[in-house]
Amino acid sequence: MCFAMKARQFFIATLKEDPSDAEIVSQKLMIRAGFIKKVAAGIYTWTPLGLRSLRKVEAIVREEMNRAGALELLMPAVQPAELWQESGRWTFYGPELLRFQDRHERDFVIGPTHEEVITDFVRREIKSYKQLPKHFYQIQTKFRDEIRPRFGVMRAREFIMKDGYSFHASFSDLEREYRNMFDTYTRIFTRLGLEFRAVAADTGSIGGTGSHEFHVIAETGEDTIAYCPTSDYAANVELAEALPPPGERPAPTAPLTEVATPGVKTIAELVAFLNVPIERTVKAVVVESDAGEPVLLLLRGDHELNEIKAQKLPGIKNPLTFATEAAIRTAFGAGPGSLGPVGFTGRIIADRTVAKMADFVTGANRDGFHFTGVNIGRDFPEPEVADLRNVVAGDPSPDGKGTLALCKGIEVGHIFQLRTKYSEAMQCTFLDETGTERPMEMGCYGIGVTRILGAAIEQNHDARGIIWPEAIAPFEAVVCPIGAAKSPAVAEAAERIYRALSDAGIDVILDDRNERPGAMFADWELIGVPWRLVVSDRGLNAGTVEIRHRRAADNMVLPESEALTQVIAAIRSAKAGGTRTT
RNA sequence: CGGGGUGUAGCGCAGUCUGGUAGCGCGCUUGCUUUGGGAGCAAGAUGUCGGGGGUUCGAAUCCCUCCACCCCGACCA
Repeated sequence: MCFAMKARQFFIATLKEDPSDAEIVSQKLMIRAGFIKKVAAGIYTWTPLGLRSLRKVEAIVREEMNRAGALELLMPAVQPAELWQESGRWTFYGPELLRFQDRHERDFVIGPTHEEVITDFVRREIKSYKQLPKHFYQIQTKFRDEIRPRFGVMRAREFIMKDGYSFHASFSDLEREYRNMFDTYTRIFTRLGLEFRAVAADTGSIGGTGSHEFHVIAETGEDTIAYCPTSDYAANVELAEALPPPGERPAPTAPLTEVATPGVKTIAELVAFLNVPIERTVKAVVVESDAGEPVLLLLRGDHELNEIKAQKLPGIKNPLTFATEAAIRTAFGAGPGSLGPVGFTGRIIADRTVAKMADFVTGANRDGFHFTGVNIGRDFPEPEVADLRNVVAGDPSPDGKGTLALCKGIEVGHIFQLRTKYSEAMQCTFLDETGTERPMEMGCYGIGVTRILGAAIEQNHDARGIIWPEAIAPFEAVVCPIGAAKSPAVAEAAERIYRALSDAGIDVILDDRNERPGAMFADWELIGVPWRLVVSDRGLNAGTVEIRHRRAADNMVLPESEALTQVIAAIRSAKAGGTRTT
């Protein structure tokens, strides 16, 4: 079960310098430590070292999925176009879907996901409510032809994913499995030793209703999460609701006044030029309606438009499309930078915050001019009101239990209630107790297996290299003999300690390369092995061995048997608890 | 796809402006010394200078063209 290895037999390929094309720390460290080698943009070889960590992630995911009652299968990477044409995604998916033809000029894709294949499988195999529910999953290589792959394994084109699909006779049973998966994912990421958070998420282009993302908390994350430190509310900012400010709109006190603002194009310039607080400014964004007409969106100057919220509004073109400058000039008589609601006769949608503002500053629809003292109802008609903006830190939590904070996260898991989107499109139906044919309720559940390794490093590293959580470290312990070539006693003791750890079920590597201590330590700190045991003549003369956890600042000097006991106990407890040891 | 940039030894880079027989550091090989934080000395090996075409007596260097890769943006279960 455990894996013991000697460094000379193994493959260690560390680099002293950062690769020139690596950008984020996990990418640099994975390449420098020799976990991955780039083959093409977004395409990597996993070295024996990297594969060991990858397999550990897979094993934990597999164990927990099996424990949760899901059934592993393996679907093909190559899929016929017919299935994608049937679901409608052949035309919907775009160039991210890698398509090719075989020698008979038949169309195929390399699967970026497997809803079509699994739905086809289930509709052929399952006909009765008696065969439901079923949850199938696989751990498999996917390909998405990203426009711009970057950040190493974080946004690769080829990557490994656990994707699971559940099929149910009723929505309530889908909800039960969804909760089951929520708990399973929580167990998986806990066992992996990661600091993570489950957040409510947008369901995106895949549709469906309920959806949660699991994010590893890290500064370099590409997603922003809004959470409430005093309750369990957490949501992707794409989704997080901005509540209306309390109270009524103040009555107008200032007259509508046009002021010259030559050269002012942005809110920042406006604030500086007029010396008004940014909270009294309103910015105007023009988007297209379904019919292509301009629609004016109003946001407080310091707020950001949430495009997901905006494009969900009835009558607004989805995906959200910003009006061209030419269309804006025709409709407003001015260019972006001088736009406002006064005098505009088209549809106006104000953010909830704007709806509670009075005496504010906006563009005058005349180049180089703004209005001050603008008031809703008096200077332009009452607009539609909607939640249009991204929440900011300090906003009230939508659950009413405190205020929101923001952090960055890396999405490593996603669970969806698909409902009947695919089962209806592909006639995946069953006969219920009354003999009625009905589409199956579906859920889908993904985990980015390769991305987890990058995320783990983003969260756990220092200036010297990676600090793996015990559960996914390629080796849990390394034995470093100093001067073994010259000292039979050191060589013998190192071998004995190595055997003892191996016998105790520890994944251990013995560094028999006869490197100098500095080079040896630097390599294993870069690679991120949690425990190091140093055997030297100096220690042997005193009857001791040095042990040191990768996070620790200092060595512990202990008699050999005690050192072994401590390391073994610490590793077992770290893996059992899924938590860090120090 | 738009904008910017880079391709020279396994890795990181200089040389290109101003054309003249290709260099540095790390790594690698051999030998000796060294052995508690990426050793020292000595001797070596390794290049279609991204590809193709052109200009020239002569091209890593100038011109044309293609390709790959990287960054910003848009895109994105």
